Amino acid sequence: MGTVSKALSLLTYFSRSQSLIGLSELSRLSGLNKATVHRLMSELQAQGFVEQAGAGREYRLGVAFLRLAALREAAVPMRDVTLDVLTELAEATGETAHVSLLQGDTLSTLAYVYSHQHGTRVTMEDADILPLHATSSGLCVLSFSADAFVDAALEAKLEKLTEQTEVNPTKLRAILAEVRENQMAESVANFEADVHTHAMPLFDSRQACIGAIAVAAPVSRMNAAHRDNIRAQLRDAAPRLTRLMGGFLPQSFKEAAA
Amino acid sequence: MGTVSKALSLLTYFSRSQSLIGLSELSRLSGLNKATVHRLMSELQAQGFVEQAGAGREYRLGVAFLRLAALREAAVPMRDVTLDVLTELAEATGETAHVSLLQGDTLSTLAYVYSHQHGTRVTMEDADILPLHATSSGLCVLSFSADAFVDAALEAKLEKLTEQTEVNPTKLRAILAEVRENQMAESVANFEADVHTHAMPLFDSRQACIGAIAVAAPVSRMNAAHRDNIRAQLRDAAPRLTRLMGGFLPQSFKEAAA
DNA sequence: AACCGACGGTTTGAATAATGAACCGCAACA
DNA sequence: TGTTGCGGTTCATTATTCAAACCGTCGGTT
Repeated sequence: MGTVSKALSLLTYFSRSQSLIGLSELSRLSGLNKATVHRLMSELQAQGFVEQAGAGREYRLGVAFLRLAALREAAVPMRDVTLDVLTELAEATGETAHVSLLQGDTLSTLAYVYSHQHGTRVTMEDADILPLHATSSGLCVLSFSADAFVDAALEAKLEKLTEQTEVNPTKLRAILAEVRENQMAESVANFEADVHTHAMPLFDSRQACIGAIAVAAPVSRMNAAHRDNIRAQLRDAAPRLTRLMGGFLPQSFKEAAA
Repeated sequence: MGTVSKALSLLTYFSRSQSLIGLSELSRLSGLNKATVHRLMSELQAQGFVEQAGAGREYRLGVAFLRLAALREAAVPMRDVTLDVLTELAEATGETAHVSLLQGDTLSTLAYVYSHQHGTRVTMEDADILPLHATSSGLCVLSFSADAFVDAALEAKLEKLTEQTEVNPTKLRAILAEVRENQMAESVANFEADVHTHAMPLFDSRQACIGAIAVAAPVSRMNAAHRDNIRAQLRDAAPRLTRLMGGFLPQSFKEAAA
């Protein structure tokens, strides 16, 4: 791994629940030497990617990202377009709709929209990271990813997040084949108990899978009619969003859909 | 300059007007070897900071920034708070209000809000870069920055953006002293003809100047009463925003304000 | 078709920069 | 007064990065 990758991977340890990280802890988390981490962080700091705050001079993400995210969004208005589609989807299904994108080897939430038709709903957080093996979005992405990527993902220690979570690689591979055939992933209480989600993949301009669009409903509200509606809405929304983001459906996907 | 800084500085060449940059051009812009740029970009790409698009496999900013900006905003809700203050300021003055932050050695627009009281207004773009010597925000920041930083800024070739732009370092230093005394910078047609702006500095928790808040009005609309109002509103808004962002006014600033 | 220039990308020995163990000063704690 | 853990620094060793030349490819031109 190159120096730049090391530096950038340090940024991945920051999360919503851990927004302040000290030098020693960062060293421990990354397995890099403290001196190395210090030098890397100094460089990140000089560029505004990170700043020091708090009594212990701990690090946190810097303001540079606000500017760069604005530029990215100006160049490729993904979030805007996504929010439009999600709003329609949430309205049409009466459930929480969300889109997650693959960034390196982790899947993170780009945007979500709640429906206001029911008092109960599945709630989410922006920029949250979703496990690939335990969410319908993750299974979707794996289903349409290169073998090497799938192998790496299933080799890792798979966390059992609920009693229902499937952590057996062989069984997961069988599920992936199913998802590929149906072009849709379904997940019941794999990530959180009482949540039933459907997801479909999203593709970029080179027909590579870049993420997924999903609808998450409370298990208690699910029935055959509701499920049919969610599936139909998703089958409409997913290819539409792919196209709006400038992507193209892979041949295999188009054919199966026909 | 370390490798990480080089890699990150490559990102600074992307702008609203130039969102796609090829390998050779990036090499030319940065002065780095093509092979170097290629390797650095490959690493940035692997982390999702950059992606390739277009027929020529050119580079553009990646999706990683959306996630990191969301995390930054969750940790330090600067933009939210700023937009609130700017909305009030724009309403109270009837003019365009904006906030710019220092990122490394460049000043870039964080947010702006238009007033709807007049048909004409000063328009802006998010994430735009402002010259330090030719804007009231820039002069503000320089006035409250360390000498070394000011020296470096004034040493550089100062672009003459309008006929009024002051590019003489000696005269600029005199202006900085004035700004420091008034705690406010005023700029008439220095950046763009027909624009009259007032700006005041913003500070972080270590009392270092991190940017400025400004009100920009068409020259044609300026008069004594309007100016007095803008100044009064700005004197209220600037310290308020500093406090809301978790910053503290430096002693010298507080005293002079009293 | 042959040529041209510019593109993204790759190779090379030579030079530069990254590395990590030990260390420093400091503050909290016992 | 000793211990622990913190952020940060030093410096000889070593691995990474650099620059220049080189590929194959693509569009346009002659």
